[in-house]
Amino acid sequence: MARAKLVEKETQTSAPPNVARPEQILDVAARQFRARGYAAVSMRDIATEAGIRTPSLYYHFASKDDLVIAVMNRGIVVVREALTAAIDALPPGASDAHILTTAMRAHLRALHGLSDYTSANVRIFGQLPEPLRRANLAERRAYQAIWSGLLAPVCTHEPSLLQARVAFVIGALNATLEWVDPVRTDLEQLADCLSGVLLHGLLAKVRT
Amino acid sequence: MARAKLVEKETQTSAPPNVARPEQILDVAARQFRARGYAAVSMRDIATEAGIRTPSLYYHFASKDDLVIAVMNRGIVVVREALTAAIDALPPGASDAHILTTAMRAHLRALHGLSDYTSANVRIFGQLPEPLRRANLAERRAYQAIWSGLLAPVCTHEPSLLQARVAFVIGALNATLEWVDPVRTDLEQLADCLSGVLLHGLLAKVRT
DNA sequence: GTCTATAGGGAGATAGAC
DNA sequence: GTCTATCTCCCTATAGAC
Repeated sequence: MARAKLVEKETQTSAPPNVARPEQILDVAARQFRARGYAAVSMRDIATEAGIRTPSLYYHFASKDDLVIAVMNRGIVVVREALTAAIDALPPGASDAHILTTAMRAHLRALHGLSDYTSANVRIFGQLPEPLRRANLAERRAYQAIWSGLLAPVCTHEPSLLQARVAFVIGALNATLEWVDPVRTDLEQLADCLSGVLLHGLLAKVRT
Repeated sequence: MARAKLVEKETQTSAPPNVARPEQILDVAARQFRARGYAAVSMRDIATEAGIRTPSLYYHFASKDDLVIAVMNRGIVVVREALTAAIDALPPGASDAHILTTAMRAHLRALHGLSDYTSANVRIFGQLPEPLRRANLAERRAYQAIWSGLLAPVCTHEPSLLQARVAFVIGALNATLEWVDPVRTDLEQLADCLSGVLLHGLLAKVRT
């Protein structure tokens, strides 16, 4: 108790407005990685926008690798939590189609919404050297597992294609990053349109 | 005549096996850009795999920018020519659906086939600094214009969505680069499956 | 056409004062 | 926690011999 209070006081006096400095750095890094790619963004760029000097970054993150891994993993966590929250909020008797549409909309919203973490993840994953990509694979696989559960009911005729279907749907949704202008596009309308096309396509395939 | 012969002789004596050196450099550059991204590939990397020293590259290409622009533009030319050739080979009375399926298959084949130019283009376009991206826009727009012509017949109910549809289809096809294993996947089967899903989705949307 | 040698700049990262 | 100063490395690109 007394010990805890002491620590608290020290923290207050030594760093009043800097409590969330690591968070601020992560935000800046995600924004820049998303906009300009992994290799094109230097630690100096991030530090400058964060209002500090380059070496100060290394007090909070051991290396550029550490920083980019943190951004990448949060990018998947954010979209996974948004998706599960949206699905948990559905009424108990929702149809498979309704569930899938909800999932697609949640994914698109995370991708084009306020947070830059998910979009940064999608944009730069393919640019990362192999070891950094591997550091993000556990999160990615957990997220794909959720989608496998959602798509399995509409893929019963050919279970071996399930993983390909998961990759195709996520890939098609992610591809919107390359062409959708978030300012001039109504996100909800886009989500309905896209999920409609994908869902009809998958269902038609089932019936054929 | 006599002049032409003289030039020919000089070329033969001064560079016997190097007639296609620029082509070889482009091939190497496309392969490496595709595999590792734009910024991660240095001129030294390209020179080494081409079997020459770095400064020799600058005899054939004025700069890294020049080299990457050449790779990018060829990437679109290759897929455009493959697509138009496939469509021109169709019988005169082919249906819209048949034409679209053929186009999607041609695009996927160019993307996953022997040439690395188109896949390099798709992979690194988003990584390029703005001026380099702009240098590829003319080719890209010409290619999208072809797709606009193909998709217009199945988009008559809402012409304002045509450009979005074009971007969506090309984006969905390009996204296969991120997850398809060309060794373990039957490309023709994949093409039929994907084009089926996309086509059914678009057509179902038309009817709704 | 290709080479050796090198200029000039920017990257990631560390040392140590405050 | 943040700073100044600096190390080391590798990048693109050029000069000039062969």
